[in-house]
Amino acid sequence: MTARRATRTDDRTETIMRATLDLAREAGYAKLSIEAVATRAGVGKHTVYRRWPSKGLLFLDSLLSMNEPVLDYPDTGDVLADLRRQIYEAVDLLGNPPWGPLYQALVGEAQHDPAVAAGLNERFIRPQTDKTIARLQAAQEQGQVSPDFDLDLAMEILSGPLYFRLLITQQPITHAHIDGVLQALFAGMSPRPQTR
Amino acid sequence: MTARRATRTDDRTETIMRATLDLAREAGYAKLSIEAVATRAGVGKHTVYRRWPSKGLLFLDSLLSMNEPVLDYPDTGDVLADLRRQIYEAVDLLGNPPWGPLYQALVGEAQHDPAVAAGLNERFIRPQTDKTIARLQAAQEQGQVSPDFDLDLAMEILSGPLYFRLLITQQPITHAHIDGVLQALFAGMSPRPQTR
DNA sequence: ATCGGCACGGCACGGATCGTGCCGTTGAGG
DNA sequence: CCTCAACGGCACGATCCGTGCCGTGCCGAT
Repeated sequence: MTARRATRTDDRTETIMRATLDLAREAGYAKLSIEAVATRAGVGKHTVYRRWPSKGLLFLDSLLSMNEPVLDYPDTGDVLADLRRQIYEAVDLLGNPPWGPLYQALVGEAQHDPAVAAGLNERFIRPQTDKTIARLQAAQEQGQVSPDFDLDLAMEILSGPLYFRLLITQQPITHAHIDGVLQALFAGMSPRPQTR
Repeated sequence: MTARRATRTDDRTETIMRATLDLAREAGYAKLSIEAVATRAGVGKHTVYRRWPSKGLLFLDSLLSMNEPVLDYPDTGDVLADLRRQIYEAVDLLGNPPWGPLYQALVGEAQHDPAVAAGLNERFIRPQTDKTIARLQAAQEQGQVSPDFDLDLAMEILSGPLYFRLLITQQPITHAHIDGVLQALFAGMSPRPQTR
């Protein structure tokens, strides 16, 4: 045994975040408490509070740390195909178990804690939005998207319906649904109104 | 004095809901507690628990009771104008103070409490959705909407971007933004692709 | 006029969790 | 080998939960 305890130089930060996600998946975010996280991680409560000021930000960090390497947009020249592929992957990850319910809870927490809302926006939403808009802009310059179309609006029309399903109606988000959104959006975005 | 006390036949239910909304607006939903509501309403905690099983459902009832008379859709023959007018009113009410932040908190609570999510859907979202889809269907039959367009999807594309702003980016929802969504949606929905 | 039932307000309770303070220990760098 | 910051463990007051009990007052039925 090289390690009497699991710790040592070992960074507690990662241990705590892992315990957070484990507990959240087992009992749900609603029943998550910092006391339980500290106990599960085998650390004192101080060690948690020294790193995170609130349960929400701990949870935000924990979730993002597991999925930091967000996939970059491919650029095959076909915007619609690139968007579809990218959204498929994002939804498969964040719209379904095991991460779906946790991401849902995170957004819920953001409605109560402004710090979580700000962190979620700056560290996840905005970067994703920027990548999508960059890809759309490339398409716009290539004439695949109407030149005067507001790309921020396009981004919202792409994301909004998915979040609506995730947060409001809580219906599953299928690939067919994504296809429908893309089709509806592009039928209005195409510079040549005739789609077929 | 016809009433020695403010109460009597007077229903406590309304008093409690009013106290709930008052406290939520003063200190925010996050700091709302049933103890505080009971104290503020001048009733015992039992009187609250006898009526509502959880804070979330109390809050749901309180919010909906203040805005039950949801406006019906006009049908002037012009779908786009009718939709715009209806969405303007809904967003002016639920997307701005004083109700905006509270509605936002309600949706957040729905992410933690399945009973709130179910109640919100059945008592507010679904009725609104049904009305919108009925109006869209009338338009579809009159040829103002492409005959094969999925109206549920249309509803999601109308609502999604607004909820995305309310819940995720937390940007204000302006009339101009609503116009943009409507324009984008209809440019793809119109049977004749040429909009102008 | 009297009575019984029921919802009520007030109070108290055990339990959970919060965020903080105080111990004695431990391990890494000097 | 020594120092010191971070640590685990424990305890604390505070808040809120959901429930139990008590005495009161209003109501309809008798």
